[in-house]
Amino acid sequence: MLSEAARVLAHRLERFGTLGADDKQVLRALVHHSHIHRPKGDVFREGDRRRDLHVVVSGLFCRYRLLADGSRQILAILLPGDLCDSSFWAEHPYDFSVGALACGSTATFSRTALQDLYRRPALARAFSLARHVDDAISREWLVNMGRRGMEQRLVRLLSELTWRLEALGLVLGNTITLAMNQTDLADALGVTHISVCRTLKQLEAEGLLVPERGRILVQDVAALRAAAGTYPAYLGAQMDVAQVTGLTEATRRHALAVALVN
Amino acid sequence: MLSEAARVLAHRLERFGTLGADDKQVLRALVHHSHIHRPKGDVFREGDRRRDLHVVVSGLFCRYRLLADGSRQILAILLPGDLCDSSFWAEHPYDFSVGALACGSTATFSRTALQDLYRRPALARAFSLARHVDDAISREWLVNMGRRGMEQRLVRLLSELTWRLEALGLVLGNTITLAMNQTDLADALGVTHISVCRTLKQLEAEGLLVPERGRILVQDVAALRAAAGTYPAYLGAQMDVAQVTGLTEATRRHALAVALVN
DNA sequence: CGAAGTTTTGACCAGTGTCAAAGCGAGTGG
DNA sequence: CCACTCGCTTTGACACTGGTCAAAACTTCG
Repeated sequence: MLSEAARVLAHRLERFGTLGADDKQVLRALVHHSHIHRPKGDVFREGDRRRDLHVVVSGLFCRYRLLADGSRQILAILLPGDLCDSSFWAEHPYDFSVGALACGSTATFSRTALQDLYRRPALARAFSLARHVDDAISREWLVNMGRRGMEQRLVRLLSELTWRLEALGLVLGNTITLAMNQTDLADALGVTHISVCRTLKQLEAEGLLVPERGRILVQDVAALRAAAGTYPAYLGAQMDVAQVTGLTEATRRHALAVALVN
Repeated sequence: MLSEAARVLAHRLERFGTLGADDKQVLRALVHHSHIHRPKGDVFREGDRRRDLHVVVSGLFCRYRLLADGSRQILAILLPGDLCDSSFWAEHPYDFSVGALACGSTATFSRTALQDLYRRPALARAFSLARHVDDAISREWLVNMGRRGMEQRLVRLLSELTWRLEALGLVLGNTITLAMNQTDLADALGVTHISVCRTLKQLEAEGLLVPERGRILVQDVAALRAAAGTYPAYLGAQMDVAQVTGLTEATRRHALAVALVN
């Protein structure tokens, strides 16, 4: 399990530059624990002290903030290999929470040990670039929420996820199942679940997807992406689809089973 | 001028940990050029190749994206000391533009040289923490756009700016002038300038501010902050108001004149 | 004085939010 | 195996925020 975590993280980082065998070895040595999370379970909460670094190993997680009135804003969707928090050096308590959207597992790495890793150029660079992609996605979300109507917002979010999942090797052919319910989508898009429902129906009528209980079926990924318009260049390096290998077949199947079909 | 740039950057970074005299010396050695920008002038544009690293020295800038339909979404407001782009290692073209909202100046630092700086722990840590604050602000914006109504959005944005300006020593007493016009505010908040106008009038009626041509007068900063509700803990380390010194008096007056009154 | 950019107003409209209730599926305990 | 419960989805009526369009009022600057 622990080596699995190191492998997922290493695979993710290798998107951004080759790591030496020693780099990977170091990562492997830093894994502490592994945790299983059920939907709605939290990895950590806003206000918690920053301790170890959490990495998503399998499943679907999100960064989110809860407001005084009880509403929730999802700040980012996290897929296997993503860091729950990319601020290595921050000492302050978290200003957001991370929770599971679907069943999944995370692993912890020693934060202080990882800070030392900054002496290793390849790792420092890889972590920094991973963070860069994170930032770019966040910028895209900001644009989405600020300037696009419901349909485009939804389509673009889903399209983004298909690209990111494909980069992980989790898209088989032209079809995909996303294990998100309408409430989660709503909280990610800054709208109500009612609105998501209406728009989903509309997209279903357009033949772009099929909403099901707790998930979205996309039978024609290419069509969905086309509806989103532009190619998501903001995913930058991540989209080096050539590099898609890297997860073992077992890992892939596990991820598919746990994260998506769930 | 160039040493001015290094000083502003160093001052900003020192918020996040002490820099050695040698660290500062290194920064000073890396400044390339200085540029003056008029309102609406761009520092760089989406699609441009990433070359040197730009730092805001004085004035008010913003990161933004232009959409196909001509609308603009402002992604971040940049104040003196802020990096136009915090992705040191990214090689890809920019996925956003940076432009001036008010007259101001920027300086460029050698990107490759700065990358080498990562060997210096104090600098690496400081840059990383500066980025962390950047990210936290961006999260706050996401929450704002997703979950808050017009009045709160506007109040919180303005309140955030007062805090950030105070950390730079640019708030004299309890009064402040923000050199942003209604269109810029609208593009930052993801609404129309009409809506901003209406809300501004409302806030004026509540005695929180006075809209003027091209700027917002806040006579009672404390009241505005109170209206925003919570203390902006998300600004984290930046809000160490004790450390507010650091800019020379001349620099401060310059910044006040150029950035704010403009 | 004229031109350009910004702010202001008003009328009207559309998209979302709100509220309430019903429908459906999956899982649970009897 | 069935009845029940819980959580998620769907629908409809209605309210309301904020968007759209058009035009006028200012300011500033040349």
